Amino acid sequence: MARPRQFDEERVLHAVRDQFWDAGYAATSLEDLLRVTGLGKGSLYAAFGDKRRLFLRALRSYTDVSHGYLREMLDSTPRALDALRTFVMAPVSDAGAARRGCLMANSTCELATADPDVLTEARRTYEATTALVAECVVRAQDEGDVPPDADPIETARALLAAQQGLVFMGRTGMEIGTLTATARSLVDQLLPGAPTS
Amino acid sequence: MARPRQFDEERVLHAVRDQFWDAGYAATSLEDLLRVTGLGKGSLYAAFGDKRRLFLRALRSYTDVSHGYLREMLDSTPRALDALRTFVMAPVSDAGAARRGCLMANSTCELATADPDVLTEARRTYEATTALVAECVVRAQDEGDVPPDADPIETARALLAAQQGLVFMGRTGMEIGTLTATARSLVDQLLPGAPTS
DNA sequence: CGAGTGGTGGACCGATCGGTCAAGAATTAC
DNA sequence: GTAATTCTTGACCGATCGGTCCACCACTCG
Repeated sequence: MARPRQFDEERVLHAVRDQFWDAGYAATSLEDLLRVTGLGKGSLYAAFGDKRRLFLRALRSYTDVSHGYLREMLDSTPRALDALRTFVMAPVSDAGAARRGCLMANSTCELATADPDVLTEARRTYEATTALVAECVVRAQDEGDVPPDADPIETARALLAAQQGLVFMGRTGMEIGTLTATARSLVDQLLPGAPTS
Repeated sequence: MARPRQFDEERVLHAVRDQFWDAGYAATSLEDLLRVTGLGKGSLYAAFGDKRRLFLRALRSYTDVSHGYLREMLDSTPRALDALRTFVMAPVSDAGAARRGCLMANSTCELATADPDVLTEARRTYEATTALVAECVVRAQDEGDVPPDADPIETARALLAAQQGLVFMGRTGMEIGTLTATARSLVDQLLPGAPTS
């Protein structure tokens, strides 16, 4: 045993994630990372490896947390149809979040062709999300809110595509009201049925 | 008059666009641009200004050309409903194009928060596209293929969001068959009606 | 309390970044 | 043919890049 670390690993990952989220991977310099974490180069490199590894680590942390939130939301919403609607509408929750977009989506657009590990992480994430949503679709079918002949996986993929489309529209700076209306329109067509109580 | 240029401006812009498309803005170095264009630094700078200006120029060229293609497709398709379906399905036309995504979409994800000019270009482009598609929606209403009470602009925005969602899913490397199925699913729900003859 | 261990901070590195500039080559106008 | 003018080439610039390394320090353990 010797001198203990003077930083909290989670806090560092959180700061790093925000930096990459706001500026992107390539546009974030090592100096930026030192500034937002308050660490020295030696500490950062000893703890996380180089810039790319640190990025992948932050990205994984982000997707894990997001996955947890999604599962919790899907599971805790009484009516599955409402959960699915909330899922699609998520990118529209507030204007700030809408412009920021999704770290995984931003990273995919920036790096999917250049970094195989990012691409792998993207596929992993979206397959996991699809599975989670599909499970919820099945529940909605049991509850009589989604036609029983619909393929759950295919339905989940369509909902995910719609959601990602909204994420993207938000990133273009579309006004939040307009974005919300578009989201409602998509939800109404993809998930028809009695409105939320 | 004096020595004429030894390069074709359009060829250069084309090469530059492809480079930015494949690697992104930040990850493209000046050296990359010299390589793909075959020009020297002086020529490039004299003709187009710095890297950022050149990028914006290539981006504008890209959106103009895309807009032209879209208008032509929408106008030349006999049945408006088919044109709308083709519009949504466009990102799925082939696997290569699907992985490459859309230069404007990629650029928006990478730079929307950092470069106001890119954001402006994004809004301009998507508003123009919405207008074009909305016009086609009106035609589809005249032809009895879209409910007359639907708001054309709102319908166009929903279709655009769905299309951009598909663009993004393609960028994650989703297999082309799966992507096509998802696209069909979205089209069937957002644009119901008699199938294409 | 002294030795040993691991963390920290910053000096330092070569490479590469975007960008400038000047000298020479190619062309036109006269 | 010559002068004027534009384009081309590549040497060169300071800044910054990501990354390494080491002297110093704080802490634990015996």
